[in-house]
Amino acid sequence: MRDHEKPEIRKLPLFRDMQTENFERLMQAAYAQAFPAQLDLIHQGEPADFLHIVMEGAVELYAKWRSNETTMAVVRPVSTFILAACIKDAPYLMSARTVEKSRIIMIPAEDLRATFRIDPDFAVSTISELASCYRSVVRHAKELKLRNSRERVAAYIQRQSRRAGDAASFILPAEKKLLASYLGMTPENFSRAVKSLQPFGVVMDGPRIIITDRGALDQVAGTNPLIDGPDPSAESPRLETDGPSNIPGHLKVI
Amino acid sequence: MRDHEKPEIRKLPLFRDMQTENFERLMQAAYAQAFPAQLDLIHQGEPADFLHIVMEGAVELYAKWRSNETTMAVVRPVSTFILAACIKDAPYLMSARTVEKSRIIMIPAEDLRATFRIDPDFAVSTISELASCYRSVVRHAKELKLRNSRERVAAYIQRQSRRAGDAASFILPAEKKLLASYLGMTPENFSRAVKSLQPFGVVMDGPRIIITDRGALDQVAGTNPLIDGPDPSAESPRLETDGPSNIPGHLKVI
DNA sequence: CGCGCTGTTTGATCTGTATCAAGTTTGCTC
DNA sequence: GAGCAAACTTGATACAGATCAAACAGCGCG
Repeated sequence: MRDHEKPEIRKLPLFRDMQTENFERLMQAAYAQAFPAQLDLIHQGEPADFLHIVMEGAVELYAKWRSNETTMAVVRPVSTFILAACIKDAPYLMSARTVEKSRIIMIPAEDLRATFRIDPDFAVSTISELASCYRSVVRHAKELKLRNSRERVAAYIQRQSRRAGDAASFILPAEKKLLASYLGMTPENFSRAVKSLQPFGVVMDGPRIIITDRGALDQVAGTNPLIDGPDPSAESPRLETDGPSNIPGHLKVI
Repeated sequence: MRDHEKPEIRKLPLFRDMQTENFERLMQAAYAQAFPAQLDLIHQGEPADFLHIVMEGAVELYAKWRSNETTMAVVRPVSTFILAACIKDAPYLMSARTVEKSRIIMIPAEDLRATFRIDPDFAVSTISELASCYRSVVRHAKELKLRNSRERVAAYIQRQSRRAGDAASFILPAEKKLLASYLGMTPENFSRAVKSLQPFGVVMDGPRIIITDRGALDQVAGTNPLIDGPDPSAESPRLETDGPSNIPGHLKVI
């Protein structure tokens, strides 16, 4: 593990409050690895042996069933993923692959479970982390069930803009077909949905989104903090995934 | 609170392992209340002041957005709900109403948060509980994104049958329109979907489902424990909701 | 017991989204 | 910088599922 990495991990809400001694022991047991793009890291159904942390690059979490595949999240540095499977000592519910060249740190699930049993502060952090993750997925499920595809795209653009500090313009953080899959639609429909938002103040120029009329966008998106988050108490916006925890200022999930 | 209720709560995985002293203190702070059917208990967006436990009856968790409403879960005795919101001291993401006459016990969220800070065993139970809840919602989201409506119904019937001990016949645990909403479809389509499963060994007779050809049903449902659960480690099947934890043998969520 | 409400089923139609099929652009490799 | 593959866009068509409408069943209540 590189010198700068340990303090970066230590800053994550999940690891911030634990005993230094325990943190050091976890880091001792961990190991880092670099992966090329498009490499499978995890197959759903396998036993969860490691908590993963993305240090560089990006990782897609996806689920497969029969011939279908859907993106559940894209995790960016510095974030953990698949925390819940590690805790339950259960099979992964999702698969993971690198989107780009990535550096991943892996902490043995065994050590993780041992640690929150002896470190009450770490236990509390884990509780908080899991509760946040839970709420993120609930938001995702609500969105899928309550909004149509155009509304989902509008809300997504709004969230991204807010995350960029209410910027009127931002770059989409992943390939459009990935975003489309995450939002539960085909790439074709994603494209059409964005286009259909043009009368409502949204322009797309390649990978860039420009918001020319926030009021109109808000109208379509029907913004609701209960769906779109983030939780007021969270210090960084948090989205869908199995254990994202980010350093404020770092872009996180999709 | 009635005499028999405290031990029933104590048997829940969430409360089973904590210090007796702390459990007693929580119960002291709690209070019970009876509600008629169709009464709103919780509105999404309100601050989460209490962890709820259904002792009798049934509670629907649902989400609203604009004019749409969707059922997220039906919670049956003995189960907790909206744990995550309590932990984060954040607004409820879902609303709740009684489906039938119900008895509910409410534990102040404040006491809950204080307790897992001083009781490491309770903290561990809470972690386990939240991780299970998280995985349940992920399964729900996967199901919505990967399966079409007929497949969702087939998988649902399969789950219910398994929960009834692989029974060839069982009674649907809630109104069909409720199940339909939970499964992300209209009541009309739920009805049609079940009918379309007739060639695959599923017959519906009023509220009763009869499986005449399990092999054929398995074929359509494309059973996958990673979607359909339960986790092998869980002692009772667990489904979607914000904190269900059940006494084995009690029917739980939808 | 019959009335009326609510839930369920069935059929007809409509619509949002997927699929299929070209094009067009982008970006990477050599 | 040419050539190629992959991503993206656009249009045409197909289909799953929603909506609308109506008949029917079950159940609570007077």
